[in-house]
Amino acid sequence: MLTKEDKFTDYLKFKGLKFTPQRQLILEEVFSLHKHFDVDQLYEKLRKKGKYLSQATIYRTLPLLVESNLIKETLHCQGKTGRKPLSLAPGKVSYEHIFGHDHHDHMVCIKCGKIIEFKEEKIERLQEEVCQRFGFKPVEHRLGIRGYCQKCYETTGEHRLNPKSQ
Amino acid sequence: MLTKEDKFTDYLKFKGLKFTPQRQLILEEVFSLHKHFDVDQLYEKLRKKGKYLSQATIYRTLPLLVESNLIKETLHCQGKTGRKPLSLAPGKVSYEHIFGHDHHDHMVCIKCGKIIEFKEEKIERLQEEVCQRFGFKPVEHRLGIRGYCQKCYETTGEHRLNPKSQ
DNA sequence: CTCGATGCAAACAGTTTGCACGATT
DNA sequence: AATCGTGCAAACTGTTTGCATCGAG
Repeated sequence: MLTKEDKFTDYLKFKGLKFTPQRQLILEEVFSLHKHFDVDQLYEKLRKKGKYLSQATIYRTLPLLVESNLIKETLHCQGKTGRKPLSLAPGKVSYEHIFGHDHHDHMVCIKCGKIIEFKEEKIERLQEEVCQRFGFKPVEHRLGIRGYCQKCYETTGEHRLNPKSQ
Repeated sequence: MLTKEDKFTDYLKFKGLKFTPQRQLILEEVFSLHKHFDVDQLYEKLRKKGKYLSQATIYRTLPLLVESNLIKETLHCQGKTGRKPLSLAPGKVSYEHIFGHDHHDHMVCIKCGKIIEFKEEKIERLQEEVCQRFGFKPVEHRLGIRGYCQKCYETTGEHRLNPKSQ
């Protein structure tokens, strides 16, 4: 089994790019971070360790990690200050690493932000089936369910203001 | 059955807000636009009709339409210039109207941008089931499948560079 | 008459880019 | 030696906000 370093250097070699100390640092830091992170968290974490990379370098490196299939962008970004809870508007991109992790889908609590990861084989299979029906070749998929986790549902009346659409 | 105007004015009344000419214009324009649109397209379309609303007004109105359950934000935004096709990074928020439309999920072609809408009852039901298992109360969900439509799959070798993740 | 709404312009946040210098292959 | 990478700062883009004015209820 290839290590993440192998996967990364292989990709870089394939593209004729260089494996620099900065890229190595970013690679390692990404995998020492919680699963979901954004550029700023990565930058700060490195700074606190005394590693001063420029944000530009991080912005330029993350896409390489995505293309190496080591990380991917996620959807359930926080939203800027003042954004309504129902908004998906990111304002910033966030990432999660996938190397060594299984694919899964997400439930996100509108109230507290809690993320529940789950995987339902039957859903996965049905997706393949539907794609075939349309002659579509899937590369990846994302399923996100937004709603209220048990605790928030029980402790607030907020959901009454968000009637289930459709 | 309530018209979209009714739904909107009801919501505004409920919140103690006003139904202004600008808001009426935006409401109508939104529903005369293709299903998926962004702030800029809406702004331009209005301008071409000789209606000069400020962008600020549009930015302030669309969230009201979302809260009225007349429109919702979509995921498959275009991405800024230069963004890699696999990136989900929006850069801008886009919307689709939902009033009078059934819920559906999306397949988006990485190559040509084609959007296929579909609905698979079995997937919907399984989602409800999974939520129940976690004590989660869903408000809405989004399923997006990214890949290649039949035509693009056949006419390019690009997919070989995007090995299916996991 | 009273708030909320509008338009404008300035402010913002995240991201991208040009350029001169430095480092990897 | 030839590229490619880096850091910095400036540029950009989409979105938000403060403020004076306007207008719906």
